[in-house]
Amino acid sequence: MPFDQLKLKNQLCHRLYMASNSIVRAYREPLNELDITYPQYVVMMALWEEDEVTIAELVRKTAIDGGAMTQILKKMTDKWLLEIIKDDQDKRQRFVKLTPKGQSLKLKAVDIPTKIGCKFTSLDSEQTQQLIQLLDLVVIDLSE
Amino acid sequence: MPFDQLKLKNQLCHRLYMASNSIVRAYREPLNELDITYPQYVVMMALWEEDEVTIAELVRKTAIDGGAMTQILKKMTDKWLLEIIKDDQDKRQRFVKLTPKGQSLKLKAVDIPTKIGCKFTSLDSEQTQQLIQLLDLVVIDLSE
DNA sequence: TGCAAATACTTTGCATGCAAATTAATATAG
DNA sequence: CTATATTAATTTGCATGCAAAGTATTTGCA
Repeated sequence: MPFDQLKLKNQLCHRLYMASNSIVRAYREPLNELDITYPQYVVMMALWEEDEVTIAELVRKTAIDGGAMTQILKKMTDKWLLEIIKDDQDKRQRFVKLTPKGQSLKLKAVDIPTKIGCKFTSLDSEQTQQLIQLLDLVVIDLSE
Repeated sequence: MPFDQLKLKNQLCHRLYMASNSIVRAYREPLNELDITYPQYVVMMALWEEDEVTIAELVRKTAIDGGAMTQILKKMTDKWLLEIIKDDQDKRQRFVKLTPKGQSLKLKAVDIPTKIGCKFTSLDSEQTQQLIQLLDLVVIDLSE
């Protein structure tokens, strides 16, 4: 009997779909306490790592769609987490800068990776690293 | 130096986010030729495996949100891919049944897994199986 | 038997993800 | 120098993903 490639159980894409939805769902509750969504959290992490970057750089680092990024940054600006600064040199681009509120939110966020990590009872840290490496291969192969 | 858990590069969640978006994006072009979206493709695969199932069963198998499922099935009904059949025994539930058009669409879809598979140049089939197993662990751990 | 709890779906509101079109500004080739 | 290509962002339209509320039905238990 041939290996049925159209079976849902054999599909990497469906596993990724389920796993990605599962993990974003898992972040929802802790992120609700910070009053941000998952993509907004990704933006915050990028800015906590390096502040005052251009929107294009933020799009590159987070892999969030540019069109969505505009909307996300607008909502985050409304929440006073960051501000958009115009560049006099190149009037096309803008810089994103954390407000004090945005910077201090990191203190509340540091516990989140641990909270999520506690849910992984059957996946150890070595397997997690292996998983990350394999996912990197997926992204690389599909980006060409 | 402590391992910075808030760094984007160290986050499994962000890898899953990128990989999942990448792969759904990769399916977009071949699925455009079938005039269906990725979640609609997932529904089709479930029905090609087993037809005439309840909506609840379809939600369980595909892991698509119930609320979204209603909308998705409505769009697919409009495209004459399937029909919704009422149950006289239990008037709460409904069955989903492929139309001849929906059944025959499988012939056009069989090439898709191969097309996608060709994009994976650095990830071999053994690693793919390993990846699937690790993703299963993620889903299991997070579903409790 | 009667009524509260559970089920199966649907509806609504909000936040993306993504393609495509648009606008503004800068870079580059001729 | 100037027309054209490219780059940075925004806008728009469509399709989810998800929580929460709502509607029928059916179960199950006192």
